Amino acid sequence: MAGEVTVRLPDGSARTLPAGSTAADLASAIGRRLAADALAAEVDGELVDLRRVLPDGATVSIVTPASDQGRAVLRHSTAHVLAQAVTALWPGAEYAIGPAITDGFYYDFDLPGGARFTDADLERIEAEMRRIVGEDQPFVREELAIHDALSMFAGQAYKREIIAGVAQQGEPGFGAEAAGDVAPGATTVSIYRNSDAFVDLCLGPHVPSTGRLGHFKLQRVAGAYWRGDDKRPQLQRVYGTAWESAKALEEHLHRLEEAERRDHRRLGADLDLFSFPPEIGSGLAVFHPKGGLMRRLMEDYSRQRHEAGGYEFVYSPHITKSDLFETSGHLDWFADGMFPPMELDEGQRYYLKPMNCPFHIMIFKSRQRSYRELPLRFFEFGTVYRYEKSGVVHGLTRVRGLTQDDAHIFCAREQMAGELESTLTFVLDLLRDYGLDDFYLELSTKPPGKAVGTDEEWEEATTTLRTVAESMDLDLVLDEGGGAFYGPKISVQVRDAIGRSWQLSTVQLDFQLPQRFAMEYVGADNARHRPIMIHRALFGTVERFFAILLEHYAGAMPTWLSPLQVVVLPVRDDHDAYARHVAATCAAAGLRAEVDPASEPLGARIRRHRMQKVPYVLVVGDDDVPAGTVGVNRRGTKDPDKGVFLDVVVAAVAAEVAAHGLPERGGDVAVVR
RNA sequence: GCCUGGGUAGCUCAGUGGUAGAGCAGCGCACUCGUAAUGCGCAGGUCAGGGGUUCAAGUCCCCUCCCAGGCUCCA
Repeated sequence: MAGEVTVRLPDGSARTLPAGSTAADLASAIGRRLAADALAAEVDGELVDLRRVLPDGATVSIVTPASDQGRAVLRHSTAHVLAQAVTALWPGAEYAIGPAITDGFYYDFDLPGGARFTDADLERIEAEMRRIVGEDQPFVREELAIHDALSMFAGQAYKREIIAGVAQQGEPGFGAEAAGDVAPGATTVSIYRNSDAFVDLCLGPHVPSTGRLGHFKLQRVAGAYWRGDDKRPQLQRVYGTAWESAKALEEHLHRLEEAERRDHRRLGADLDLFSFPPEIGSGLAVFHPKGGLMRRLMEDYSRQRHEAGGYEFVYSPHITKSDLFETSGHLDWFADGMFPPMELDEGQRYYLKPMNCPFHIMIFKSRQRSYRELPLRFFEFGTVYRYEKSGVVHGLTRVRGLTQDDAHIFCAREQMAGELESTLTFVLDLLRDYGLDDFYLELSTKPPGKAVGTDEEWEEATTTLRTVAESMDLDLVLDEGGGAFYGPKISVQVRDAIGRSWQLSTVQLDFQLPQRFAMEYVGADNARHRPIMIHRALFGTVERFFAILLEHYAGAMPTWLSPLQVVVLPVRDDHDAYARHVAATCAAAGLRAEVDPASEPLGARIRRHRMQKVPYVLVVGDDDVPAGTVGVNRRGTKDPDKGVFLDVVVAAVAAEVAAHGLPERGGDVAVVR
């Protein structure tokens, strides 16, 4: 009907407004609070400004701050304010792009005269931003013809490049779908103006005015290459975070602190677990006795499970002649990630191995194989070396020397789906035993231009993996083009105690290496067949898994993985003999226990062992010696449990260890700072 | 590799041109104590390494090494 438009709301209801009404009008019509809260709107799946006129029949929802979309809008608007502040403080600064990202935003700049931001500049910029927010400047959208836009951004090379890209092909993310009213091969672009001082090329949407912003904080500066390309100019990137309320901002900053407190590098030093002596080299860790013990416990349990799961244990050397990696294709595809070769007398080149697979293939090929043997599952904690670029090494999670809990399954094609399924089940079960239980799966497909093998092979492998992944009853996300050069993979992503996700296990399907190495087995038909190969690592790498567990538990490892499980504290010297008896009783039950004698006050000793996150601290004094009891301080509890019979405590702890129990996962967080 | 910020005692850090400091940890002695730091003392540093400026350098300049964050979120 002329003169009116009818729109549909998220709850299914419809509302009729005068023609020409905007999203803001709709919000007002729904309610005063919504009108005050509204930041933007979603019209037929497209995010738009509140000032957008609503078309008849549209499905509309109002975007408010405390939503993912709302936060994205206000972060992006805050990025604009950042750019406005920087251009005010550095006249002539060029600004490139400034998107919203997870938890925040950034903007990339090219400052006049090659100037660089310093940390101190962040404060000045932030002050200027707060001034702009205080002026409550409206964000005003305009459409410009391409040639007008090019002249408007005459001094802005990066903006001009973006506009030129739009003009050429209607860049993805621009043009038709995003601007809504612009056809593909667009001839116009949109800009946003706030005050006369600042205008930016932008799709929008934006908050109505800068006064709607304010709960933000600039965090750091960093270099970032234009378009992520290290052959192009490096820009100065400013990162910040922005939220819908002071409370949300504060909570986010607190989460960052919490993550820092859990940083495995810090815990590794505090708990004396491992270190990275610069004398050894970047990305090369040493494990100290306590860390070594934890690592051995992790590995031993894994070995036990693998043995029960039908894996056979193999060993292979750390270096090999180049031939092996020429055949495998690694030297063609992975040479950048490998340490340079060692040249021997006869001109023979030896490489440190970056992967274990070719060695396991050699074991397969050491004699003729029969179909009766398949599937063959070879397992090894294989230490490999990868030349990570100096800027990317990070604690134990990105290192240059690493140990994979690596196995290769060789099977007949018809066994493939079944093996994949049992492997995935095995993976998830094992990870749960370490206390991780929040998973999702990711399917990585053929990397364009960086893969070997035919499309048909990739198609078959990918379909098989997808089918198996879908049967797992977990969320599955697609990682287009993320596969290895020899095959697609499923990776298991795990969310830790503070909600971060980590890529752990990978299961890769491989038709290529069996072919390159001319692997075969004799089938029941007495003919030769090519086996399928499945690569899989559950921890990913032992070092990285160690770091993830450490952060997941904030250093308070479950008792079965704690290097020291029980410390016994005699109140006075004359309780020593009984304390030793208590420790010996624990040891006899298979627990790792120590006595810390009374050369220091009790309070000091309690404090030290609590900070070292020992699961059980037992105190014995005058009351305990005659009664055969102990005072039990369980990690994560505030008050001791006094006068508990020794055999009761020992039995309980031993049972907890046997069950891999998790009494209070990370529960002492609030107590120890 | 590149950008920004760092490197001072085992650890955390103070010290911006004029005699290298603190707390914790370590060692010694005393204290013998019932639930998150007992007291006193001692030792510990070519201020990352090298070069330069200066009467004088931890401090200013240059080079190298190492560490952290970022360079993957694309108007």
